[in-house]
Amino acid sequence: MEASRTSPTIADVAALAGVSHQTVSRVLNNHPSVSAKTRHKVRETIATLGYRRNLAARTLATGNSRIIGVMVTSTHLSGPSGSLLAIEQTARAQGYWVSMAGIQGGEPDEVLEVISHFIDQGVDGIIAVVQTQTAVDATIKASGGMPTVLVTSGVVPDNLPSVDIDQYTGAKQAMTILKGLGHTNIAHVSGPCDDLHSELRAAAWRSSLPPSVSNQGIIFEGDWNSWSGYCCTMSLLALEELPTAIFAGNDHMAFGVLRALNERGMKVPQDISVVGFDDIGGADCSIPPLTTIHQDHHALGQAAMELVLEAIDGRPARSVKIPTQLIVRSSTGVPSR
Amino acid sequence: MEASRTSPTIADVAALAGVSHQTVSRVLNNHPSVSAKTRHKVRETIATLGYRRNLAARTLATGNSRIIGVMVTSTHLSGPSGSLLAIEQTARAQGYWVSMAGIQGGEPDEVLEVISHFIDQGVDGIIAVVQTQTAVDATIKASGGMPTVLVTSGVVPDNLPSVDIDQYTGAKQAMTILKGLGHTNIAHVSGPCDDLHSELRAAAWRSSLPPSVSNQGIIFEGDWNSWSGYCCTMSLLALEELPTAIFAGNDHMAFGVLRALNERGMKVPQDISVVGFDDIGGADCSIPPLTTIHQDHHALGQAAMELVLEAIDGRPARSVKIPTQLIVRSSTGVPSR
DNA sequence: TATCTTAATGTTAACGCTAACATGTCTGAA
DNA sequence: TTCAGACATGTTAGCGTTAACATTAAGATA
Repeated sequence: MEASRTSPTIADVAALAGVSHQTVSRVLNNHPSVSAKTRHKVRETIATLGYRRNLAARTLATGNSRIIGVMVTSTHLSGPSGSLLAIEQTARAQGYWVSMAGIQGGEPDEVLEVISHFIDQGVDGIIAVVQTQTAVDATIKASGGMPTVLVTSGVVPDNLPSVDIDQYTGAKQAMTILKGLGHTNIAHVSGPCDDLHSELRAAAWRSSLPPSVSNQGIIFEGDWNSWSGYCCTMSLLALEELPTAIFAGNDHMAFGVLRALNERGMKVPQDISVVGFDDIGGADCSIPPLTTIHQDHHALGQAAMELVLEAIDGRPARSVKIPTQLIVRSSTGVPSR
Repeated sequence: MEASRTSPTIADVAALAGVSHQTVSRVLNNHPSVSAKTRHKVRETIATLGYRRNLAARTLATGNSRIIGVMVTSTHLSGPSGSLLAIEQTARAQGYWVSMAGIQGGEPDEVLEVISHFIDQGVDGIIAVVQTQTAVDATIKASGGMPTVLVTSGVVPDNLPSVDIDQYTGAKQAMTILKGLGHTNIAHVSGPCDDLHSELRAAAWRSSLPPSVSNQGIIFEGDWNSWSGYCCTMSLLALEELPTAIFAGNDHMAFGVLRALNERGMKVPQDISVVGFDDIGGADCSIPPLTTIHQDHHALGQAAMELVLEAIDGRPARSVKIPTQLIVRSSTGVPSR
């Protein structure tokens, strides 16, 4: 009873089933011209032998791997990591597998290393979730002719597919509800200034201010974390003329805003309204529950996969924007001043 | 100026450098017996040709891929996704790459599909981040002889390496601070009952109750989300005798607890103390800031990688527990009743 | 000088699969 | 009866790499 230590190959199956290895290959690939009888016998032999196809050999022979490389910058943030998970889920539902790499800053050499690896590995396509223009440019440079989708709000040449959640319109939604309630003096606690999402949200904020204040709108720069939202708000509350509403660049910072206001005895929304962005878990249970902008990561993942597959097929590049959804909770109300 | 469409191979490099392909391979693999001069010339040729090694071919020839397969269940939760990202970061720092797959429930057939794929792909090892015993068992069954590390608090045979953050001791820390403040009537808002972490946190809670109440400790089962924490608390507040403290199974649910208490006019920590678990972003800015148990995902990732590498080396299996850290904020205080 | 090392290189044969091109073997129409 | 065409199968030759086994040349040892 000699048991071979290496797993069975297509040849072992062929020998035992009494057919050629190519016939086994045909069964494996559902090639039509195999008789039902042979097909059945081969399938049976595969089962008894516990044969498993060697993907490296297949990739070498065919030149394609059914693997998508996904690069994500700033994985510690809820947005990028949500996108990654949504992309992976969609990919697998379509029979693709994901090779992933998360990098922190998105420096060109990090990007180059990751993208190069994906190419070496023989991925069929690449999806890059990137937050800075530097990372966008580095990705484009490194990816060469490989089908690549950029999940970004940065500047991407027309011949490359890209997709992102519509940050600008989302922020506009936030501003629209505040203005609809009667707010004119709306401060902004933004994310880091080199972050593309932060930039767009801030731009939407600025462009929504009434012309009278649009040049001196109050803005403080945070770092996406709660604590920075807290600190910015504390600084803001030291100003002479207080805003009647604060638009925070994301929900985490909005939490910091809420805490600071609470500590200073300001009631939300009676004294100041607060709006966030992201609709993260817990935003429905802040005190008070946070009005915010919901991002549909699932739709993003689907679109990104759709675009890579199109690129792999050689179809022309498209650019897609996923709409956001305004979630009104109780942190917004009419201004009292 | 004829440009070949396919990328250059080791043979192209060899031809241009005037050496054999094996010499090129030696240079690629830093084999010692290549003269400095030849090595240099080959390196130069590689650069001018833009040669990139084909990993599929290498994997086929060597039988190893320097890829680790990482399977994660319940990716929507902060814990598992944090672990995934930490593992990936550590893996890449050690020259490994990650093939990932997130599954929702951890049903045996999903697990089997993922693990089988990893094996087909030729990964060097597998790390499975799993939350239920069902998923643990399915992983063990599917992984066969492949070096596999289970990131779980479930029951794992001694001959398999496993690692997790120490849930039980962490929950004990939460209970210890509450008891130290004088609380005896401590309610628990738990996670889903089939979740291993939830189970351990609840067990630690129960075993920490004073003997007088240990049989009738108040427990409500949530689903890890804020809203469930809110609902459980609302039910809890309808009871005749209210607890003086609530230990929430995670921070998200703790947010719901805080909101419910706030809505009912209960002051935290004056009327009721609240403790969470996870130390997610924003826990420092809830109202009031949340006392919670911090999990060191980075250490977890490092340990998991260490264990797979040991398993790949054929060294004996170990089991590792990563300690948690108590973070005291202002949601806990002495009981007033 | 003859022989034995060793370093540097080359040659051949896998690794396990699929593509492309045979080779039969049936059918059915001329 | 013969031959075209379809179908089912087999054979051969890669895919790009590394492993294992030569080979060569130069220096060391006897």
